[in-house]
Amino acid sequence: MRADCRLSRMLHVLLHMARHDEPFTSDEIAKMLRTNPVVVRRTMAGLRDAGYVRSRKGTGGGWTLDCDFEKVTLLDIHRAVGEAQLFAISQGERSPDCAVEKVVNKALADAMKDAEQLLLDRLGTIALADLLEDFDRLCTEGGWGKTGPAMDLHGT
Amino acid sequence: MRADCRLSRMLHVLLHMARHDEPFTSDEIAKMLRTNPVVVRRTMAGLRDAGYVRSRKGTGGGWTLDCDFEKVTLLDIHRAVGEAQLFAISQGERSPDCAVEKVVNKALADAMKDAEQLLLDRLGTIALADLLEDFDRLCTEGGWGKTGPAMDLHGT
DNA sequence: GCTAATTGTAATTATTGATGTTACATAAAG
DNA sequence: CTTTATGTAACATCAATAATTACAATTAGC
Repeated sequence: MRADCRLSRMLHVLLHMARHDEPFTSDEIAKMLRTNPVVVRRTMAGLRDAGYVRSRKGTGGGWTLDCDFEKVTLLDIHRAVGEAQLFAISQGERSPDCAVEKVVNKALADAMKDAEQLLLDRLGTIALADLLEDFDRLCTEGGWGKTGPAMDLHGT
Repeated sequence: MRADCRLSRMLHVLLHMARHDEPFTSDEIAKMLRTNPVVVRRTMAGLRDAGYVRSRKGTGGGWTLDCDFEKVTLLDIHRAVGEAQLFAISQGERSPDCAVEKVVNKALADAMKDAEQLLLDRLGTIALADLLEDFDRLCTEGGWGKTGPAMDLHGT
């Protein structure tokens, strides 16, 4: 399959929304993400169902935030967009008859399970507020350290 | 893309080869893996290029092992079959103009890098000989613990 | 109420990379 | 020279996301 960029895209949108008081329309968000407004609605529907954003139809409508950035983690967003399959490699058949396959499956499954757990744990420790803090620092100080000049806040 | 099962399949084949003195033809291997002999040749070409197996044409030909099972790890095989992309989720654009995207990319890339490293390290610590040992134990003792009866050695 | 602005969603097509298949060339055995 | 194999190019299939098209349903404002 193509690489899944829903998590990445949604984080992008959420951070922009946090620094923008008016609702964003799906068209505006689509331009930010260089995609299509229907893709935006489809993906953000997950966030809405999870209660992280609201949408309103009609003139002046669009998408607004409805969550506490300190409480919502990247893992929450990952789950809200559909909890995509993380790995691109397969563990083989689910119920192998072959003893060799059982051994191989177990070794791969064990290794992948640990890596997956690490990644999910990691996503679970990063709150949206942490990213926002990084963003603000990047804009005011010009880098995570002192690497460069301040950059365009809403370039994309 | 579809899930990549090359590593899993090659481990399957290698273990079978280790308990079989004659060369295996691509057709025989294809039946084991329930796939096509061309797929087998294509995938095993990587193992041959890496020096883990040899192939011989003509009558009585086929594939034979040519490596030390104590020395070759799952990571080696992973690399030999093309070092497939491990994750199905994307980190966003490679050179984003947008500061938000930079922050998001960095957070995701860091988390994924650690998980990937863990998985690769893990694969690097498991030698083919370890799997073979598991296999032999599973066949003689009937399980990793004492779970069940011995099972068919070459069922698939 | 009418119109324009928006989201909601179904249906269809595009994309991407592995997998599967067909066809044929090449080499080795006997 | 025939048979058995691998080697490989070319093309079709598959699966999951992304992109697009089309249209229905709300909402604001006149």
